Amino acid sequence: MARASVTSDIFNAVAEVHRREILDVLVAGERPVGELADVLRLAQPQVSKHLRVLSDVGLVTCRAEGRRRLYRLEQEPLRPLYEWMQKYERSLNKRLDRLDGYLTDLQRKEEIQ
Amino acid sequence: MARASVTSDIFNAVAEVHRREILDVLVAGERPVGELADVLRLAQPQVSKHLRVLSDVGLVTCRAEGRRRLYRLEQEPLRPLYEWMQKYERSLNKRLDRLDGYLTDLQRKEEIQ
DNA sequence: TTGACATATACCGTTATAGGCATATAATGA
DNA sequence: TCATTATATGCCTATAACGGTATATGTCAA
Repeated sequence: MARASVTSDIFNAVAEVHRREILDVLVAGERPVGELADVLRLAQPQVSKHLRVLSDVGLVTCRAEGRRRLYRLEQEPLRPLYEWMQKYERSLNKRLDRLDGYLTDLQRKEEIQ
Repeated sequence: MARASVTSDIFNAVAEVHRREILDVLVAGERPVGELADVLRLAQPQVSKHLRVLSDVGLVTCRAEGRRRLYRLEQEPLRPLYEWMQKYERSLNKRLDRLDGYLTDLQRKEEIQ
């Protein structure tokens, strides 16, 4: 067998560099296939295929506009990945660190009083 | 060509279910190979191979203890994945957004005084 | 209707795995 | 030293999936 889980889950969908690059472009707003191909210097069929994978996991949706198809990022499917990471992010997350520091300060002040 | 990027980057290392499961166990503390195999119901060679992949990207380290090898989680290599996700997480964690705004307000008030 | 443009799909060859199984390596204890 | 335990590695097979190229589908404009 190849890999147990296939591109049809978010983790694998996002594991591919070009697909991440596509998402990175789409984060700025919707784009037609051709423009993605230009920007990322990929052949159009390759882009279409990657978009298919991303679409299968719900990470992108598209609407037709004339002969073009505008693809749009959908963040929600990233949630499982995000939540999985939460277990590990403690030392990585500056926001939480900031909160942590704030709470520590509060405690210290209370102890002094 | 197969995939552009190989297991030797964090995104791919983490794309495999069993490897994520291994990390999920190790987050509680270091474990010997055999125990991982038991808990995850995997054959020992398979576990060793997954550990190799995880080790190659720095996600685990190990120390020998007698004939056993205790594997330990290293979170730092997750940073690229974490940072990549930051671009997309806004809508995923509204609570943190709210908290962030609150803390910013607090700081501003303190600066004013 | 025809031709140009935009995108999706199909087919092909190549390659990187993942799992299964056997075996090598290494440490311990009798 | 030898048997046992713990782990790593090597070999094999099957398969997923990437890129490349050709082609199908679909839309618009003249």
